[in-house]
Amino acid sequence: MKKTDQSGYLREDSSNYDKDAFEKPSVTVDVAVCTILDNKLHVLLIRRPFPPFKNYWALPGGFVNIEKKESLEDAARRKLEEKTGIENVYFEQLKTYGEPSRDPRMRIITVAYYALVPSSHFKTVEASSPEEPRWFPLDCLPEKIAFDHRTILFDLLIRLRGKISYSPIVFSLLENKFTWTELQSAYEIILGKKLLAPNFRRKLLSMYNLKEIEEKQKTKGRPSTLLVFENEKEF
Amino acid sequence: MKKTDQSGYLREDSSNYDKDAFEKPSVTVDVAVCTILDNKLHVLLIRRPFPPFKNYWALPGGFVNIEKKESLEDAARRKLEEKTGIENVYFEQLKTYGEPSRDPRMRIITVAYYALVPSSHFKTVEASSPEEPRWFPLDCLPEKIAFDHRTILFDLLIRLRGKISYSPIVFSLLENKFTWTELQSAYEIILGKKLLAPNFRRKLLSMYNLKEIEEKQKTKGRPSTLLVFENEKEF
DNA sequence: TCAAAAGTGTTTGACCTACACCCATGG
DNA sequence: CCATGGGTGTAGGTCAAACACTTTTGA
Repeated sequence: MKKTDQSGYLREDSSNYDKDAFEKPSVTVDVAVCTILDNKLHVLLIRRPFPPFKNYWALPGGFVNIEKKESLEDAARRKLEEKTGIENVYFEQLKTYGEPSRDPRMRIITVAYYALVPSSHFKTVEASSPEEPRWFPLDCLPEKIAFDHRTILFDLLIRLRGKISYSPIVFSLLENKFTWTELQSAYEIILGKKLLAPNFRRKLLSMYNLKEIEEKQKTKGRPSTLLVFENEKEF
Repeated sequence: MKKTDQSGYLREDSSNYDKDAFEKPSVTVDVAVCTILDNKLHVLLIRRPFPPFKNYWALPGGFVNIEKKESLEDAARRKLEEKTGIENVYFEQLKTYGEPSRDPRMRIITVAYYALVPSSHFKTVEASSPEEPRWFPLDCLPEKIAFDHRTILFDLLIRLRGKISYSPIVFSLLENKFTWTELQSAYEIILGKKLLAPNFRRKLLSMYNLKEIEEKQKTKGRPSTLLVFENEKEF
């Protein structure tokens, strides 16, 4: 441990900074990928093959590559791609978790991200790796969850519930073309309550540009018209 | 650089983890303290005495003390106290900034926090240190701002504007006792627009428990009744 | 008695809620 | 022709915007 001046600045009488004046933590990124399956919001977890928390379920994640000057979000996207093959999806920073005791090995600070994907994006995810990536319903997580990842998932749900009311994140969970029912169902799943169709439609039409396309989708009853999300409405 | 297995996990055939398997970034915390002065939202900046960004204005902050197992929020609170003497205030994590180029010296990831204080809390802040801590209006920041701190302050304003509508953060900016006018003014300052008093009062009464106390406050015209924020309303 | 700021009441209209109803298809 | 799910119209209530108004003080 080298000396620093009392204000906590790195010394710089010479123009060389002392990169090791302070002990450093490790920094990881963790990614909570969400999708809708069976009318539930699911999140992808992997089974940890090593201690600590061996055989516990955890968010996919890993160390940021400092040598390659990788940005935090790039690291998160890379980790997701490496572990699940999922790419090019909605991505946003959630929060940073840095309690000293969160990892028993050493001080690790993790920057949590979340991603939203339509459920068509990942046919090949399952069983492709020794870590057995698996989708779990957010309201029915396994008992054994590693680190503080349960807290992260809790915070995620809060974030999604808040954000859905003013931001077009739902469309990241849906295919390009979708029906009113699918759209409404996505809202209901995230908010955890039933909505009334007519009111729901009026509200969404007033918020976003939703274009009806000619194509129809067959169902048991009357076929539903397909919609496309064009862009956010100006105001 | 030691070897890791291909999945990016630390090797752990032995039960000793290799703490230096990955190069680590430095981790700092930065704090944006806000208060209301002269009917404007102000933020506290200090003048950097050393390069990089010598003489530029920056958020108070510094390295997290890893040896002492300091949590991120504790570090942020400590830094604020060290540099400004401000303690025991509303505190919340804002976002983490980790672009590889944000600090020219080396890779530094910073976890930004914000704090809200009533303007009575800091008589002694100014000029008490070589760093000349000074309050700047958020809408009129100095030209020379260090690092990506302008971005942080931008994100902060977005956060405050969003959060004020569903959370009682305003009360952290006010004294224990305050007038309707002060309360409304705080909203107007953060939202950047005028509000109508009758509607504003009805709205806040429906959201929070505001108790009128006997005491009055003198002004030029009719004296105003003082209020106390009791707690959030159940529902 | 007037200016200045605090505080109240009331109308209007937008928007949300709830529900009843109609439409298109498969069996 | 009936069951099923898609889709629409409308009456009623709630709440926020806007504005006019009253009250209380100091000068």
